[in-house]
Amino acid sequence: MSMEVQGAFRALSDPTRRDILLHLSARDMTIGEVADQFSITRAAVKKHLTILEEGRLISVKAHGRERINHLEPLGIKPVADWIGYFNRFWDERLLEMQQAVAQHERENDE
Amino acid sequence: MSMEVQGAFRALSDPTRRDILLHLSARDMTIGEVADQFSITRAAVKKHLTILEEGRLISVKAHGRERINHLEPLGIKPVADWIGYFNRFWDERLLEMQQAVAQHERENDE
DNA sequence: TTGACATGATACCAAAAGGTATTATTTATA
DNA sequence: TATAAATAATACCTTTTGGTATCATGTCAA
Repeated sequence: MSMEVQGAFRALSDPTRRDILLHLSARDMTIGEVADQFSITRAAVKKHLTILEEGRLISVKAHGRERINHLEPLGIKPVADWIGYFNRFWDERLLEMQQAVAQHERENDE
Repeated sequence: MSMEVQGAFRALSDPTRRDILLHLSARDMTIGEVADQFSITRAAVKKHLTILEEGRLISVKAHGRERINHLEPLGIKPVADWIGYFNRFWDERLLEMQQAVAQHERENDE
């Protein structure tokens, strides 16, 4: 499970790969179709797709001589869960801000 | 803003750095205190802390000859927001699963 | 069946990452 | 004021990363 989250975090660390995921969120695409969206070579795009697949963020299905790349949104969930741990800090921060605002209002009333 | 999210994603891609964040979520720590938690050198830990600072995930405050490293939970928010885009897919997937279960139950009733 | 097409597989390269060791520099403190 | 402690700054090394170019393989279609 810890390996799983690492694969996903690693896959997400590159801006091109995050961009690929956004493209695949619109529709499934072959390697060539994905490559058409970028100015780098097909080979480079294929490497990115491999890393995305290793991170379980996409799945690849052979279809004749083409390979269909398909978004696997659930693959991002381990990352979301890891990040979710920090929600409590955001909540606390929100609380602090609300209290600060309330304090400020009380001071202005004096 | 796009640079901002890249810095955070980059910082989060390393398991040691994620581990450092977890330690800092318990309490503020000097570089030396952080380094005590790991088997790598202080210098290596300091590099990680610099990258975390560049990604706005921590802040560093000089205090005499020590430097206090402090978690900045809000720095993770750009990442959470990026990831949040995929929530809709999870919801759709949940819907599909519910429909599949319902379909399965109908078939068993026949 | 013979090309064209989509992808796979290598080999290679430069730069970035993650690490160490060593040498300053600043700052408490005996 | 020495001296030890905490950190800063370099220089250096190895592996990984992101990219290219080239060649091989499988597959559709005239």
